[in-house]
Formats: sequence, C-alpha cells, structure tokens
Amino acid sequence: MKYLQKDLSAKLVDLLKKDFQLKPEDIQFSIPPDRRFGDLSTTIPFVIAKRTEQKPFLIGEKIIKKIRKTFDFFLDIKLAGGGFVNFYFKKNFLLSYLIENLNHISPEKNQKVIVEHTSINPNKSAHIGHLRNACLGDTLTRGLRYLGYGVEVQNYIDDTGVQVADVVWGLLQYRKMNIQQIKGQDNLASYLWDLYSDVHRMVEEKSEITQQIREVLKRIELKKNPEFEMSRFISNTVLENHIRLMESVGIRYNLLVRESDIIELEFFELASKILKEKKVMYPSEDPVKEGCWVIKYNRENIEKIIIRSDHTITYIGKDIAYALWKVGLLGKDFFYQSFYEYPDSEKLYITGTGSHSESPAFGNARQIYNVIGKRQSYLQNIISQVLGSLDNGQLGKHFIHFSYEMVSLTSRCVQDMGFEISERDKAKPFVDVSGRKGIAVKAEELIKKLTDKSLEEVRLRNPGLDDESADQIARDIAIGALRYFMIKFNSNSVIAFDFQDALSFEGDSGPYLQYTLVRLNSILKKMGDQLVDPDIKELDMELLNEKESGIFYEILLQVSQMDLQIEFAIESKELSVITSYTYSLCQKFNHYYHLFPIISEQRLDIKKLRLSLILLIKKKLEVLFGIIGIPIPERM
RNA sequence: GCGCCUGUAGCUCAGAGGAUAGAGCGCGGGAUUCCUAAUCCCGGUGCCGCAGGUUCGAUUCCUGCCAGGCGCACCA
Repeated sequence: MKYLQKDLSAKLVDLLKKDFQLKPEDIQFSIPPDRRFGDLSTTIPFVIAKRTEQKPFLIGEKIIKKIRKTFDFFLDIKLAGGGFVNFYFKKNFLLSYLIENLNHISPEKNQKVIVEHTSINPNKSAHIGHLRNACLGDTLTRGLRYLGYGVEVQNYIDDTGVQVADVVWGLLQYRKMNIQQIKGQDNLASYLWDLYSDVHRMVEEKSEITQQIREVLKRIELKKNPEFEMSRFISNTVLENHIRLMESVGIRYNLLVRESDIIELEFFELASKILKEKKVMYPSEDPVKEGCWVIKYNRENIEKIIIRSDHTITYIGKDIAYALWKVGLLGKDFFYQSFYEYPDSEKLYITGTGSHSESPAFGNARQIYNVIGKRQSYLQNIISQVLGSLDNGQLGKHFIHFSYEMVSLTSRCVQDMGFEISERDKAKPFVDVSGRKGIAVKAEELIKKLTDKSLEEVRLRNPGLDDESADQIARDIAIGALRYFMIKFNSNSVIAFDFQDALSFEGDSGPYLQYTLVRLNSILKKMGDQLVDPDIKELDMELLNEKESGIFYEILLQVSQMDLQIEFAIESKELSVITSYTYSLCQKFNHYYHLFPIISEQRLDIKKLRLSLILLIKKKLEVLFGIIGIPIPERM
C-alpha cells in the first residue's frame, strides 16, 4: 500500500505538473474521518491555491476533470469540503492488492545502523527506568530491521566510574567482606542494590567516607588488589545479570563496549589529535579555565572543558572518543571476545584490550541512534555538534539522540512500597526514581509481579492446564504487558508508574492485543480442513451487506497503512505510534469478530471473504508484535 | 540567568495544519443455545492553560504570558 500511495503520488505529479507546477512534496495523503469523503484524500487544491492566489474549489474542479479518467482502480474521484480531492477505491481492488502483497518484505538497505541502548551501570540491579530504555531501544532496533536496515546493537558499560567504587568500598570497608565471600554471594546485583543506597546515606552523613571512596577508586585505576579484582568481578557479574534479565524479555545485544577499554586503549589520545588538528578543540583563554582545552558550544555560546588543567579528561571527552569510533573516524579499533551465547548460539561480544578472538566487524556506521534519557540532551547536543564540525554538519545529523523521559513513581506507589517520603514529595504528583536512595522498582520485581498475576489469571481461565504450559503462557503475557506498557507512552512524557496501571491486562494493554491474536489463531485452528487459501479472483466484497462491508473496508484501509505507520514511527522517533496503531487495529477487529461469525457461516463465498480478512490481520499483527516484542501465547 | 520539554474528559493518555477532538480506566446499564467475556455494545462530561498572530482553515505553526518538569560543574 505504501507503494501504491507512492506510485499514485508520482502519477499525479506527472499529470498535473504542466498545468499547476505540482511537486511531489505538495501531495499529502490522509484517510478521511468519514467514508463519505472517500478512502484517500489530498489537499492539492489548497496547496496550489496558496501559490497562485486562486480559489481552491475552482482549482479542484480543474484537477478532477484532468485526472478522473486516468486510474482504473478508482471508482470515483470527487471534490469536497471546499477543496479536498477525495479518492474512492474499487473495493475489490484494495482487498486483492493487500492479499497479493501479504508477504512483501522491505528491500535490504545497504546501510549499517548502530543502536546504543540499555547502558546500565554495572553495580546493582536494573530498575523500571532501565526497562523503558531497553524496550524503546529494542523496538527501535526491530523496527529498523523490519525496514531493511542492518542494525548493530551496542550496550555501553561504564565499569570505571565512582558508582562501582561506591559498592567496592561498601563491601570491603563497611560489610568487611573478602573476595571469596563476595563470589559466594547469592544474587549479587540485588544485594548491591541495598548496599548502594546504604553507602549513599552514609556518605551524606559522614564526609570522610567520600575521601575513602576516592582512595578506592584510585586503587582500582592503578589495578591494585583486592579493589581492582573485586571491581572487575562485580561489573562482570552484574553485567551478566542484566544481560540475562533483558534476554528474558526478548532483548539482545551484539556488542558490549566497556569504558575501561576505551581508556586502556587510549582512544581519547587519538580523538584529541583529531580535534586539535581540526581546531575544534583549543586551549582556553579564559583565566578561570587556565590550562584547560575546550570546545565552543554554539547553542549557548560557551566553552565546555574537555581536558582539565591537570590533564585529565572529562566525560565529554570520553564520549566524543567513543562517538568517533562509532562513525569510523577514530582510526583505531578494540579487540573483541565472546562474552555470552544465546540459546540459538548467536554470540554476544565484549570489547577487550589484548587477545583477539574471531568476531564480526563492529562500529563504523553511517547512522547512530543513542537511546538515552532526555536529561542527557545537553551532552548529546554537544557531541553531535562536535561531530558535525568535523565534516560540515553531515555527521552531526546522523548522530541521533533517541530521547525519552524518565519513569517516576506515583507518590501512592512509593508509599505502598513502604518508603517514607517528604511532605514536599507527597504534594507532587510523582517522585523521581533514585537508585541512590533505593527508591525504585526493581526490574525483576516488576517482572515477577506481572508473571504472578498473569499466572493467576491463566489458572482461573484454564483449569486443568498443565504447569509447564501455564507457566509459559504466564511469562508470555507478562512480557507482552511489560513491553506494551513501556512503548505506549509518548517518549517525552514522564511515565508516572503505578503497579495498578502496569498490572492492568484489560483495554489499552499488551494482553488485549495478545488476546485478539490468540482468538484469531484459535478460529484458524478450529477450521482445520476447511482452511484453504482464498482465491483472489473469487473474492467479491459486493457479497457483504452494507454494515459488514463498511466495517470490513475500514479494517482494510487501516491494514493498508501499516508500513507507513512503522516508517513514521521511526522517522519521528515516536514508537508509541506503533502501539496505538496496533491497538486500534485490534479494536476494529474485535468489533468485527463479535458481529460476524466465520466458522458457522453457511455461505461459502462469504466465509472465504471473511477468512481472507482474518489471514490478512493475522499476518499484520505478527509483524507488529514482532516489532514491539510481544510474544504470541498458545492460548489465554 | 541561559537552554530543552510539558499543559486536551474525574484519572492515565492518543490526536503527523484539514472535515463532527478521541481511547483506556473509573462509574451506571446491557450482551454468552454461537469461532475464548483478558471480549463486545449503550450512557455523560471538554474556555484543547491564557492572549495575540500567520492561514481558506489552528488542539496542531509563530510570538508573548501563566503553570509545571528537566538540564546547564576543571562530578561521572
């Protein structure tokens, strides 16, 4: 359908360019709110009227006269509402077009894309905010792959920062544990979750602890044991915990990039050379910043420090080096090792500094998406500007901040979880998630609650179902609910998290979508032998009565928009477009389902017609579920 | 102070300059001899934050104001 609209647009330009100087960008199709206004609508007369200062209606009349007879798949083309040109399809045309293109796949685009997402500090369990990031990143990845892009998924691991030092100090000096005890600790990530917030409370009370942690950090940097060994063990163990958690909800990565390797391989030395050569980075003349190397940040017309006066690098510097590697401009590469193997033996690699194992080529992409919270916009803008200044702006445009807002908790939710909150926080509609204060919902906790609740529902509805199947279905439903929930909000709206909303399996939710497809599949299963591929030539929508024909046709129109919607979602970086589209499609189908039976329909020709619709929707829903990451349960 | 974002139904949110502004939740009522009732149908509520501007047409774009959120260290 996407191609139909594109072809149509090209043909219209061809027909009208002589008389009206029509350009492709003048044509915008939309589906009118009411079928009386046709199936597709354009505003060409308004666009031309603006340019030529003529009446839109008169221009419309001329256009209609010109194009009316040209297309054999339109029943009619009419002018309405003072200047809308409305197209009416021959109904059977649309149906057969959609069925013929059922298995169409987007042609492979010869362009590599990197998506960086998740990037959780490896010092404690993941929380719901991280889930939002990973779900957005993964759906972005799946969407890009659907559109034909080759996508490399990277997960950046900050294994060097103070946050790891915080827990190392906590384990050694506060809990007095040795490395053996730490290695024996059950669910280390979760244990560190509590420890991390304890440490932060203590830091606020006693300032000398900050100094001690700084010492620990220094020892880690100098590779002194036991601190160094411990920090390595912690970041690896917690990292693996995160990888498995994400895998359990269907999220995979291709490469883990460790910050310690960026430092060890001195990526910044090279980056620095490039920046100096291009005069993007220069010594500041500001007396306050004496001895510092800076870049000019245009948006605010200020100097940002990249190299401090003590010659150490700021985090902007490290990020610029990593960004340059991503776009293939650094001129140096990591070494790679296998870190983990997924059940189908797909490998996950991690960067390293010394030994080389066989691996695919990483990095060096033309288009980069960084899925990072909106709070990082400032930094992302700076990096994008720096990249842009290296090649006249092009690179900056392809270095894309895929931004989203935070997940916060409703104050009711925070209180239900047993935290005490200040009067100030109580007055606010929601409370910020804070790993430091421990005020957050752990990802594993949310997933467990979702799974428990869906298991309860499955048991209720399917008495006698064996344990294994029930567990599997419960997990599928939990994942569906979670992933839908994380995508359905606009990315720049703050999610005010509440268990009550997140655990809802009715209405605008993942399980609603799953239920739709499960029932649809169940019809097909029950049809058994009667199931035949509908012959396009036999299908005739004239067989349907007016009511059914109307609803049937509404669904066809909606189905026809799928690829355009997916493209729009990716282009506008607004993935909720995909969830709302899917939801609306399911709503329409459920409505139809209730009114018109398939299996018990006596007339074979009508039955085949309905079957063709079912097969169409099944196919589309499978694609959409695949992109959102919603599993398809056997039954519900 | 500078920069970014948000304001739509009681609540949570969709609305890509277009025709009568929509969903879910909640509340009230109804539907199961029939493909799964996690479903479907019926019911009410809107100064689309306010004021200007651009436009044939503004919830949507621009400007100003009001209200709220976030970011702006020689921290990471």
